[in-house]
Amino acid sequence: MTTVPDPPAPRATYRHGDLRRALLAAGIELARDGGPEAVVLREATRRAGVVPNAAYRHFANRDALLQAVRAAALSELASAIERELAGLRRRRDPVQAARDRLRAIGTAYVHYAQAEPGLFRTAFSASDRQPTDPDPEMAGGSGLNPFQLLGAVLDQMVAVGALPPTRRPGAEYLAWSSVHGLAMLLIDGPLQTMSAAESGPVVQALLSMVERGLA
Amino acid sequence: MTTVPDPPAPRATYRHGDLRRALLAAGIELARDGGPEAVVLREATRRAGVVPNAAYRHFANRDALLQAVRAAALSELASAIERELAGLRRRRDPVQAARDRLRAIGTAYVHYAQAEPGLFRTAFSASDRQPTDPDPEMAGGSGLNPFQLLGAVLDQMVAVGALPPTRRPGAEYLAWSSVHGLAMLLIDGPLQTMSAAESGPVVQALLSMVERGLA
DNA sequence: TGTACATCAGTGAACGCGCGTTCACTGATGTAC
DNA sequence: TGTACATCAGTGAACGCGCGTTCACTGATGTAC
Repeated sequence: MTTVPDPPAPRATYRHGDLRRALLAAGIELARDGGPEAVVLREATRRAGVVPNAAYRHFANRDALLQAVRAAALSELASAIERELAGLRRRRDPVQAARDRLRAIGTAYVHYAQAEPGLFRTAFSASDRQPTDPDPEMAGGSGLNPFQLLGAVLDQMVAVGALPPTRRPGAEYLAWSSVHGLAMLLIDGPLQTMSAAESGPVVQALLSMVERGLA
Repeated sequence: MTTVPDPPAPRATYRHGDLRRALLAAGIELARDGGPEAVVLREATRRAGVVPNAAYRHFANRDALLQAVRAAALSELASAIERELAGLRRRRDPVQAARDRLRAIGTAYVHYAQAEPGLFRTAFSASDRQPTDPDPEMAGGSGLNPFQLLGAVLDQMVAVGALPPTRRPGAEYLAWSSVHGLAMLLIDGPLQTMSAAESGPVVQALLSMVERGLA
């Protein structure tokens, strides 16, 4: 019983009008459902109600579309992190506040992976364009991408004394590794069957480990 | 300039004699060079010097071959870990010895990922069969798979007092997440360009973080 | 305000490719008598 | 020791599929005069 999506409403005009956007949106849906390999030019054009080669007016080739989808996924992740940071309640203690922020990043990261495994996998699929490149396409509302958000919080931790300056260099890779690895185990690995609720304590335990281990 | 592999030496006999083995070996080479997606039935039969459908005498379908390759990759990783453990020098202090063993697992894990990224990715590609299943096909010489080796060492750490018993439950997931995440960043992610030599200090820093964070 | 024309987004048709898988077969092996 | 025969590993041919990409085109738009 496979779901056959509705054919797109037939266009009234010869020109589509917003094909690039429509192709990107279709590409994002494909990635959402099936990860990077599912981002297929022909299917994207089908969903946009357009002939296959029409895509070439807007993307150089399949890979260009995939890169655009990747950037959109990273941007979405950045926004999710920013939302989590914005929702943090105020703290007197600046050290505690900085730690909260680090935890918020980790929590949002794992939650995004669980909520959108296909997009998450697409965001971090192998590519020349690294998710650490300061590319505005990959950024959230703040203009920072996920990696830059992490770096900024680690800098704040140093500033308030929550992280010894000697431990700062490379710290983003240590923190990121841990959280990224857990996300992978949860979405593709042996922790696959855990719901977001069940995995909560594991995520928090991991973040505690990172917190203790970095300091 | 693509490399065209030599055609296999023509067979003298009608029967291949060892086709299952040959297909598995070809599958492993394909995974080594291109990861899980590169494990293609037709190419495996080509390399074995046999007609495509001959594979169906030995594997139910493409996925069955892929699972066999996965198991072989996990087994190879287990063996690499066992070798690293066996090479450890003796220690007076049992706590230090246990910590050494944990580090050895992490080091071997990351080194394997860097030395054999295609096989590593295949070993941990999404699948129903989990790499934590106690399947002898995935085990090294000791009969334990990589995950079981990690669990055993964590048990030893508890036994000698290097890890509080209260921190033991789920500890494999925390340690594994960190190391697995770093491996991913190194082979597909932004740390791609680091050589094994350059990444050494990062790996050790991560393992120190885990050590401090778990204790 | 009206018309010619350049622009270029989308069409139609086709290409070559490689894949997994199924079918009816053939040839070598080894076992039963 | 010799022969009939069952077994089953590998063959040959074909299927349908979906993909990315190229080509020459057509039709709507908007701009210059």
